[in-house]
Order: sequence, then structure tokens, then C-alpha cells
Amino acid sequence: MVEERRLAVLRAIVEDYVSTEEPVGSKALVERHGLGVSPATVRNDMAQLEEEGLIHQPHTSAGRIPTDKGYRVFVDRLAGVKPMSSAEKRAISTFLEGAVDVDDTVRRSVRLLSQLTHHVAVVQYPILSNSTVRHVEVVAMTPRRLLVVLILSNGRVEQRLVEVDRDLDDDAVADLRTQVNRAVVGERLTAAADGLAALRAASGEGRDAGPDRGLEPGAATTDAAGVTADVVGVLVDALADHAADQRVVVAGTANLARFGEGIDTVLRPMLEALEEQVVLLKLLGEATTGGGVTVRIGAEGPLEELSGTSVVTTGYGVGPDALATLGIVGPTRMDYPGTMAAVRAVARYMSRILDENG
Amino acid sequence: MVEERRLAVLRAIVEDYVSTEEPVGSKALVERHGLGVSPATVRNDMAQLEEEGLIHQPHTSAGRIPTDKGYRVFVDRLAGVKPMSSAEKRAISTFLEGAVDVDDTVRRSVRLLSQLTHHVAVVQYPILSNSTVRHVEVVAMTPRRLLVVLILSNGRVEQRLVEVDRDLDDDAVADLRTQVNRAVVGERLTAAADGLAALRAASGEGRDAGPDRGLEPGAATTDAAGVTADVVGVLVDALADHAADQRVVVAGTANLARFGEGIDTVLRPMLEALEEQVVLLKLLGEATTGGGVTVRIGAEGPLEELSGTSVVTTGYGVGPDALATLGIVGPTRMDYPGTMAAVRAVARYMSRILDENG
DNA sequence: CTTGGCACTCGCGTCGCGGGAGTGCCAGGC
DNA sequence: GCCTGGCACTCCCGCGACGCGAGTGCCAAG
Repeated sequence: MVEERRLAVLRAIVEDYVSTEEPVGSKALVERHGLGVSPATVRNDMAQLEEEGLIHQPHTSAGRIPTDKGYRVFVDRLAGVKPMSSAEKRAISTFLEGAVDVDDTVRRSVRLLSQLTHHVAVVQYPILSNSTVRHVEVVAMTPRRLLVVLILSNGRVEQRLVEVDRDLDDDAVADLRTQVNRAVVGERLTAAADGLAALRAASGEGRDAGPDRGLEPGAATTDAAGVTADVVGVLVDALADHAADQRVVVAGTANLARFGEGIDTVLRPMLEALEEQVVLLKLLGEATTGGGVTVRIGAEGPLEELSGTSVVTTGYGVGPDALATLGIVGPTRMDYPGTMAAVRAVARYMSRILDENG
Repeated sequence: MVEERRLAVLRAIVEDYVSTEEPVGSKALVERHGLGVSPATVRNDMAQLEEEGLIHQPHTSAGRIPTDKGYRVFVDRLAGVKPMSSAEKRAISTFLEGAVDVDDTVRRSVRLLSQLTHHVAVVQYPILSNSTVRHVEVVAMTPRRLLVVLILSNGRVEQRLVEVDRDLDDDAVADLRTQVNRAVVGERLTAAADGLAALRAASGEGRDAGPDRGLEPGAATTDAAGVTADVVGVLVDALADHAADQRVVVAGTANLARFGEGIDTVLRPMLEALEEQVVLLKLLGEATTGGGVTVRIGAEGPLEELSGTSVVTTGYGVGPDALATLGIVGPTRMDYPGTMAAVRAVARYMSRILDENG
């Protein structure tokens, strides 16, 4: 009973603080929200909430502000996910439908997400481990420089440049192309890597692709088999890279200006962090399986150095094992229900689009 | 004689203001720089410079600050391009050498440039109109969905997805591949586009690739020729896109925090502007031919709304007509000689790398 | 357990007041 | 004619005082 009201008070504090950005006092609370009690009562509840560590006052005789723990309780127990309006849904849908390829889909999503939430949006490229190899194209740029292009069933293309230590004529290149394609076309990425390993073992006997390749004068390094081994090695790398694609795209950094905090305390380190792929990947963390939205508040997240920030993420992708992560970074003082809804919605639509086009 | 000293005073003011970020007074000037005259004399010169509109004082009894016009004179008449140390040169060289492909080169360059200058770096993708078509690969993703991959001599790869209104078997795809390759391989981009147009005219008679293609039920739309026309149309688009590649990459936005100005007056609009490709392209402006570095100060630039910013750009690329632009955006109060040197150096090394690998 | 009352605390904006940096001008010297 | 030292003046900026107002905690009564 009384416990119930205390939570209602917490919810009211969070909601008010999020919208006004100012510490909220007992009087304002009872006026704005229809709790049928007096300010004095609310003050008692507040004292209690403060003892529990859910709210805190910046200084005596100021209003209250939710603590990280307070936000945690709010998110876990008090906040539903605000459903999106059908107009919003339509807007998301049509905007994402317009994408012409995977790159475009990612770009549009990240942009959309930042605009919907007014936070910094982060989208990891979809991990597509269950896609298959369509085709491998080998093109001689110069007699000793090969461009290897890997075409996957999901429409993605990986390219690598390979230096070889022997001049190759057109026939040799064509032969190589045939061999490699025979080994990998139609296979999933992991299986393709295995097929390549076999091919390499068969052809590149005794020839390891060490860092000093091309420098040894021995006869074994100048045969076609050595070249095959080189190309295969590069392909294996490309496959591995692709299977765990770690590219991340960011948008909406301008929203950082809304943080309120000082330039040097938050904005600058934040901007710096957002330019580091590694940091971004940490930020996104593990992809959550199954529709759930992960919320990490303040120090819970991987950005301890940047207190005052929350991260809202969710997984997306086709199928259970083809999962990547997207989400937003914002101040702990954010509209959690709305933000979570937007993140989930974009993830869903994106999954759908990828499913249709993949 | 006296004119000479006045310019020396201007130079001193610019240099001091750039390093201290504070209005510079007559006394500090004579102390820091070895002009052999008294503060009073310098004051007279300052009054003169102010009449000419080259410097100005924020308020009575404050030191002087260069105006945009003052910076202009400084850049045009007083500033040499500070040569880079050989250590710096080596660092640039080795850093860029490590790039594995064009994408990587661009990414590294933009990052490097922002770190060297401590400003926001902007690099346009190299325009490669004189590169040739190596190969076109056509792969059926599903019977009605073709992935067209365009491989160019410079190592870039463009991909497009084409929906066709007829199921294609492997033979049909192979045939299409052969045709298209015969038409374009070895050609420069513009010539390739012509070759494709001819092919399209020959095969796709009476069939225009309007927005409603695929909806018309007529017989002409279901033959292989129609498909050819579709594929060719997409290829022409891709070629055109590629010839005038308008992708732009940005790095170092964290340096905006060093602007000093307020968050809402400068930082936020700046961040917003930097997320718009269109704005970025305007920012880079026309590529300057022949080694010169362009400096646009304050309102001279295309960003009138953002006063207080200067843009330093230069062209780069292989040959005279294969030119793209890179540069930096920073406060008008910047180290022009050093910045110009860095921009020029990165452009040169980048051109070299592209030349070697292209 | 709730409520009204009341004294208390403390942040914040305003105001006024030097201190100091820098200027413009002038008269004298080279 | 140009440079220089001196001098009065202007104006920004930092600092402390002050009062207001919002908000609290506590208490006694309902």
C-alpha cells in the first residue's frame, strides 16, 4: 500500500526530472501528478527513497534526482515500453524500405534511430555467418597483383589485394579462379574456410604464408601452387573477418550537445570514444537474443569513465545465430520507455528488411 | 619601411593570438617578439591596422584580435608553409603505407589528418574517372534477383542489386555476363557507359527502364533482352555514381570541443552540418588543381552560418583530371602554416599511395 | 499514517567595488 | 617626420555581500 505509493513517487520523480531536467520537489510532484496526498507525505516517502539509495539531492534544500539505482528500478519495475504510434511505424517502415543494399540499410537505420530517440545511435553491421559463398572473382590488376573479390549470398562483397611473387598470365588466373570457386561456392562461411584449408594443403605443400613470403629465393615459391596458397590464405582471412564483421556506424553525435554537461567533462571524451571502433563494440556488448532490450545505466555499462550515460541496445538480425547489435547512448536522464520502444522498433524493421533482401 | 613593420606587427598579433587564444596587447607584443620599438609605437601601428580593418578590439581597453581580413593578409602575404619535420614525414608515410585498399587509405588519411592538425578532417573519396573496368560479375542471388559487381582497375568495387521480371537459369546469366563484359572490359568509365548504351539499344529495343518496369505485362518485358537492358541500366548508374564519387569521410569531431565557443552557438550546428554529405561536399568545394592549398576564412567559405570557421583544402589524386579534395575545418584562429603543411603533406602521400596501388 | 505549520538551509542571481590591463593622446627628443 | 615616455581614461573581470525563493526536516495534532 504505502510501498506502492513510494514507487509511484519514484516514477513521478523520474518522469518529471526527465522532462524538466531539474531537481523535482515535493510540491511540484503532487501538483503535476494526481497522487492524492499532501506534499508533506511525499516528503516522507522521499526521505525513505533516499535511504534506499534510489534518489538523492544535489544539496540540502534542493529537489530530488533519481540515482542510477533509481533509474534501474524505474526501468525494471515501473516502465512499460511505450508503443509506437502507427504513424511512427509507417515512417520507419517506408524509410527503411527505400534502402538499396545492406550498406544503405545500415546507414538509414542509424540515422533513423538517432532522429527517433534524439540520442547518439550506434549500429553494428549485421553478422551474417549463415550466408553462403556465391562466387569468388580473381582479377589480375598487374601481373603480380591480384584482386580477390568474394561475393556472398547476402549481397555483401569483400575485396582483398594479394601480392604474389610470380608473374601470372591469364590462363593461370583463370585456373586459380576455377579451383577456388570449386572449393567454396555454395558453402557457408565456416565450411568454406575448411574447404580452402584443404585446397591450400593440397597445393601449397611446404609453403607457409609467413611474413617473409616473397623474400625466399627457393624454387618452391615460384610455382603456381605457392600462389594458390597465398590467395587462399587471404581468402580465409577475409572469410573470418566477414563472419564476425566488426564494423560499426554512428550517427547523431550532435545530440551530445543536449547532454547539458560541460564540454570537457563529457562531450569531448565522448566524441573521442565514439571514434574508436573498439570502444563502440564494447559499448554494444553482447547481442541479446530474443526480442529483449538491454538497458545499462551509468556505471553498469562498459563506459565507467563516462558516468551519466546509459546505453540501450538490442539484438537484430535474421535467425537466432545471425545476430548483431544496435542501440543508442544517451544521458542516464532519458525517456526510457520511448527510447526502448524506438530501439526495438528499428531492430525489428531492420531484421525484416534484411530477411527479405538477404 | 614603416609599412613593413606594420605587417610584422600583424604577423605577431596573429601568431600570439593563435597560441594564447587571448587578445594581444602592445606590451606583450614587444616583449615576446623582438621588434625593436616601444609599445607606444606598436600602438600607433595597431591603430593604423585597425583602420584598415585587419584587426579589431573586442572592447575598449582590450588587446587586439585579427579580423577575417587580417587572417587573409596573414595567409596571403606573411605565412610560409611550415615544412614538416622528417620525423613527421616518416610517420605519415609509414602510417599510410599500411593501408590495404582504397577504403583503408581514405580512413587512415582522414584520421591522420585530424590528428596532425587537431582539427576536424574531411576527405572525399578519390574520383577515379580515368580508371578502367576490369571485370563485371553477374551472380544470381535468386532466380529473379541479380547481383551485379563492377570491378575497377583501381581496386574499387561497386555492387548493385537488380530485380528482373523473369526467371533466369545459369546459362542465361552466363550469357549476360559474357555480353556485358565484352562491352565494357578495359574501357574507361565514360567509354564503358557508351559501350553499355550501345548494348542496351541493341538488345532492349522499345524497352525503357522506367520506374514502373516489371509491372507492365507485355511480352517484350519477359525476354532476355529486357533483362539485359535492366542490368545495363543499373551498370550505367553505377558507373556514373562511381565516376563522381561523392562519398565523404569525417574524423576528429572531438576537436570541435577545442573551439572554445559555446555548445549551442557552434558545436551543435557544426556537428549537425558534419553529418550531412551535401554540406560536406559544399565545404570541400572545387578541387584545386596543381599543388596549391586553398584557405577560406570565415564568411569567405560556404558556411556563412558558421562564422568563426576556416576551411583549408587541397586537391589530391593521380593525374590532373583524377582529382578529389581533402582538408580540414577549424576555427579561424588556427595555425595556418602548420595546418596548410599537414594538409598538403597528407594529400601528397595519399596521391602517391593511390598511384602505386591504382 | 497523514497533514499543516514552521524554522532552517542553501543555491543563485544581482549589485557594487577595486584591481589591472590596455588604450589613446600629447609633448618632447632624435 | 617618426619614435618614445608619461598619463589619464575606459572597461572587463573577479570577489564578496546580500536577499530571495524553493525546498527540506521535524513536530505536534488529527
